[in-house]
Amino acid sequence: MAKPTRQPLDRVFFALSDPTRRSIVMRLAQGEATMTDLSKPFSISLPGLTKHLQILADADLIERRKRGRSQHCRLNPVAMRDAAEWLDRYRVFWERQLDSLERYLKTMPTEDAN
Amino acid sequence: MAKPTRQPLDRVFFALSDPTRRSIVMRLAQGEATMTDLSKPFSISLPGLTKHLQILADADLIERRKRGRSQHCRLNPVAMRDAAEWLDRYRVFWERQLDSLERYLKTMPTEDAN
DNA sequence: GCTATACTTAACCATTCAGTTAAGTGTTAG
DNA sequence: CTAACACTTAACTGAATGGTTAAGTATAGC
Repeated sequence: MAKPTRQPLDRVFFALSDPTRRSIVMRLAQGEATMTDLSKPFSISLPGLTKHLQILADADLIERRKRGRSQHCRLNPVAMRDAAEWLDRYRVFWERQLDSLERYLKTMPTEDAN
Repeated sequence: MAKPTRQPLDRVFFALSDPTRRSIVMRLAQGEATMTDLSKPFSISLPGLTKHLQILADADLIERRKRGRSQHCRLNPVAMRDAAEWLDRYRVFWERQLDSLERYLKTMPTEDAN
């Protein structure tokens, strides 16, 4: 099921590129949940939810365990850390850019900025 | 051209979910580049490159300026900062998880970990 | 055993993606 | 003016996405 042709960062960033899946991540940050727990706030069918969870699991963002007839999902944020580390390499760029913006704003004291 | 139905974070994470586009970002971190500059290391046609740049531009990850007949691209990492900030909200989770792993490893001094 | 519950799998659909080739546009060089 | 250059746009392709409904599987409760 996992696509070995796609590298881990591809899968993590892709998994996080959908608002429903980010909401699922946010929900799981509150604690473990079953699929029926998850299906309630998101107006989506169970098969649709299954697909989202599959994509999150392929990205190693969540872990799933069957307990009885329920599937329990919990967050595994290690993959997110890798994505954050990739982004952090550019932190210096956006900090520099915001510094420039700040300096620029100081040169134009009280003009309306738009 | 921009898809207003998709929110900014969707576009940023999606743009970064492709290895070619991440390579373009990495290349642009070295400094501005034209499309022919970019097309060389990536074995892709110009129209293919144009599409990738369009996706990066839609995500506000790059800025493009035509100078003569060349298109100059440069990094605009502010959108990346937003993505990093989203991920940072889960930093506590992966740090906690790594702490547990560390504690766990300390309880099993020199066993082979698999 | 039977039924309800909690998913899963299969099949399908419309849209988007990533790539291509071919033709078009605008700019620079000679 | 003409030709080369640096893209851009159009049109097409195969595959993947995000969603659905319908049918199947496995567990729990009675």
